Amino acid sequence: MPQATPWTPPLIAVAVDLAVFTVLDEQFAVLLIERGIEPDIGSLALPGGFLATASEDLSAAAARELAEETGLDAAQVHLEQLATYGVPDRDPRQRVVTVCYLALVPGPLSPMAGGDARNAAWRPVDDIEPASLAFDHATILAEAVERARSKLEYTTVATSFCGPEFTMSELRRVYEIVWGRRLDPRNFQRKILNIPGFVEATGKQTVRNGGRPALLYRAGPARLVQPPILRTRTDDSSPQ
Amino acid sequence: MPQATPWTPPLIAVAVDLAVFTVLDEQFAVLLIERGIEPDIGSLALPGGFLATASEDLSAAAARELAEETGLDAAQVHLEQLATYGVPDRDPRQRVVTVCYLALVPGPLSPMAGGDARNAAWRPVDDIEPASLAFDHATILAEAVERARSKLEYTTVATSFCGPEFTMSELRRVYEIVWGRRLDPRNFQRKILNIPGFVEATGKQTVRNGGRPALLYRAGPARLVQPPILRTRTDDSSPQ
DNA sequence: ACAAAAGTGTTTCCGTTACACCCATGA
DNA sequence: TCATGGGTGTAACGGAAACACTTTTGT
Repeated sequence: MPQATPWTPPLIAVAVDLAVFTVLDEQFAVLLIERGIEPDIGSLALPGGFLATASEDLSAAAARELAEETGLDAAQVHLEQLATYGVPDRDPRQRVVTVCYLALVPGPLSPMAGGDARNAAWRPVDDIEPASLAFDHATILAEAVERARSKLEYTTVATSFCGPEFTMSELRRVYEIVWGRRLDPRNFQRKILNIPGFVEATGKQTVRNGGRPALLYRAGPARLVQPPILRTRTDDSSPQ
Repeated sequence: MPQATPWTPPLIAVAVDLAVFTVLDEQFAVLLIERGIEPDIGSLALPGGFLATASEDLSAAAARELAEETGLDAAQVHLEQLATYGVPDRDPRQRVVTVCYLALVPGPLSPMAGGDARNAAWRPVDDIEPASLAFDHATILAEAVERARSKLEYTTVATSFCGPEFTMSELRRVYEIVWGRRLDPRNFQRKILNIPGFVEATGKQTVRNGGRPALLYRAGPARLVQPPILRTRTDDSSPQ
């Protein structure tokens, strides 16, 4: 809180960074840009930027950056604040405090539809060398990945990775790919359907080659899952 | 990320606010100050302040504020970042972005030992009128309370509310008071002791009036609890 | 001896897992 | 009719809840 003296608080550049995740091509991927300017030129980095004006809201800045990078409206995706990073020398040029946001976007819909889609690309999170990331973005990314994984346990955000309509298999693949664990299709289906409001039946079903058609669902109104869907750590085997 | 143009990012005042909780007098309480200056003079507010210098780290600022208010060293308490609040008009004087921290401090140890202990006081969280709080602190407090309650489920932070040595009853009272639910003493004890590293026996026991002496424990090295200790919602009854 | 608080053992219950089985479509 | 993927039913397992019972102190 301020003081009655002529002392004034230090003024600092505030940035917003994004950890945008998707499930693309059977992999859990994050959107990274290749830096074209110093410092850390050539390194990979999370997309982001400074507040556009002194009166821009933090969440508005995050939504703006998301739209610039992916072309997606914030209403279509899950966007939540992750954490704030402000170690004094994290940017060598000046003191920067960055508020990081976590975004989960649907898979095939958003390769790079945005306008300002410069050198951004999806990278599988398991293939990223921590040392190849600029600033403290390796730390941020690690925390974002863990946040996303744990959010699948106790919320319904997994539907954010799917399109507006999806099958149980598609939803289950999201869990399997993000967690890197195989799940029993039959138990998974029962568990999801027993959680009120997780999904709603559309009445429609898929038309596909081979196999019985699957019922199509859309995301329901529920946001929290209780009890959580635990990644029990006992059931292993490769996810693919 | 910055641009190569002469454009410079807006500079903003960055503050750190604290939600300091304790279990005092059989109640879950938070440290609030009564504002002595405008705006919102006379309202209650979370303790906090601007960064002292342009190079002060965020967590260092939080630890400094905590020491000023309670006299406690950050090493003795649980201190973690909660969230950042930056709605443009949350402070009518100027644009302020506040990084909020959650602190959990032991009960009888810290009434107001700090030096700069002006008009700060512990208030039971259930007795606080949201409208009596300044700025957006009602929102912040609500999120901090929920964070503290859920942290008890999947971490060992409850020991932060106890002194260096404590009995099972004392630890259980922490859960009961924070959650507002009664817990079975016998099942609770077994559950805690079955979690490796949650507590360690000291070998000592209490000397008290009436009743069998209780074994004394200290906090163990474990930080995460898996599976979580769920507040099942089915077991009700008043906490006192 | 009795009250009070601490700690142990045991039964019951319920959600999860594992898995056998049936269904619907295309080739 | 067979392969493929979708969906249902059920027995077995395991952790948690409920609770009877024993232990150790003070008065």
